Amino acid sequence: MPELPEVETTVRAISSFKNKKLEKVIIHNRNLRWKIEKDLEDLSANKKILNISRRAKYILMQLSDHCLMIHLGMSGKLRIQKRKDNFFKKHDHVEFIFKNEKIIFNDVRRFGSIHITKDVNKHPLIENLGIEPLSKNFNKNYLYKLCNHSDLDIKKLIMDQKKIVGVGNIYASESLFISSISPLRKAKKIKLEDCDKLVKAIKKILRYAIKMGGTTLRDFYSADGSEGYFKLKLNVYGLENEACKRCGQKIKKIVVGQRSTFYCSSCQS
DNA sequence: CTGAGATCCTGTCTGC
DNA sequence: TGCAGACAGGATCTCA
Repeated sequence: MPELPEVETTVRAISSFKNKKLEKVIIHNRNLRWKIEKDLEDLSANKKILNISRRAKYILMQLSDHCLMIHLGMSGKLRIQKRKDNFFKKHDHVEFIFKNEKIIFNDVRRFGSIHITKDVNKHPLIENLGIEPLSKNFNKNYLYKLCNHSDLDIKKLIMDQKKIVGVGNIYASESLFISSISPLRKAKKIKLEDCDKLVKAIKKILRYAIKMGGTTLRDFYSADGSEGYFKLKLNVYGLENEACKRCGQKIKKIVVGQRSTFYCSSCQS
């Protein structure tokens, strides 16, 4: 599921929990990507949610003196449910219980993770994260500097969370298509004008995907149960052998850094 | 420091 | 139908 737009969509879907009291956390399975800290239940019980936000692909729930960090991994999702509705789905691992409702963390593949920490900005998984692509500081000069001397393929570079956060496999393919850059181009061969196009493409596609409520490819749905409709607008992702919308040539599927990558070899170079 | 590759886990789809 | 193998939107860790 989740790249930046899907996480942002989830954050917005649970934003109504701001200022509500988290009564308790019930953990059914601690074995996520990392084992959930054993004091998480104690530290988060009966704490007011002061703020709900996003950093990179992390959902942050700020409590009075700690911060809950939730990463959805590849298959994680949050689901809002009435507290009295006592049903479970397969792979429901954690429940965040409020007065009338609860938020349930469900994750088939358990690549997601949940942490609690005092100073979220100093958490090892947070402190080395790269720039937010929707921030003003992410501009052509910034990207050009990142590309400078890098031996990485450009697609791997824009997916590197230590450089730029939030761009995953789908939006990497899509933004490279929009900016007519081959995913195989070496980052150090990217010109300033390409950076300009790519930055604009990344911002445009992330904003648009957020507006559409994320991408529903397999089974992404937001915490309120609504689906994302961005899938209707994909240009290359998952469209192997279909005609390029720009030039009509067949879209190719290749592997870059062990990830499926879709592009048009005719109009992306 | 950089970059390549293996790896965690479960479910679904494809091809024989 | 059964079953093996490939593949899935992430990101860390190990090693060269």
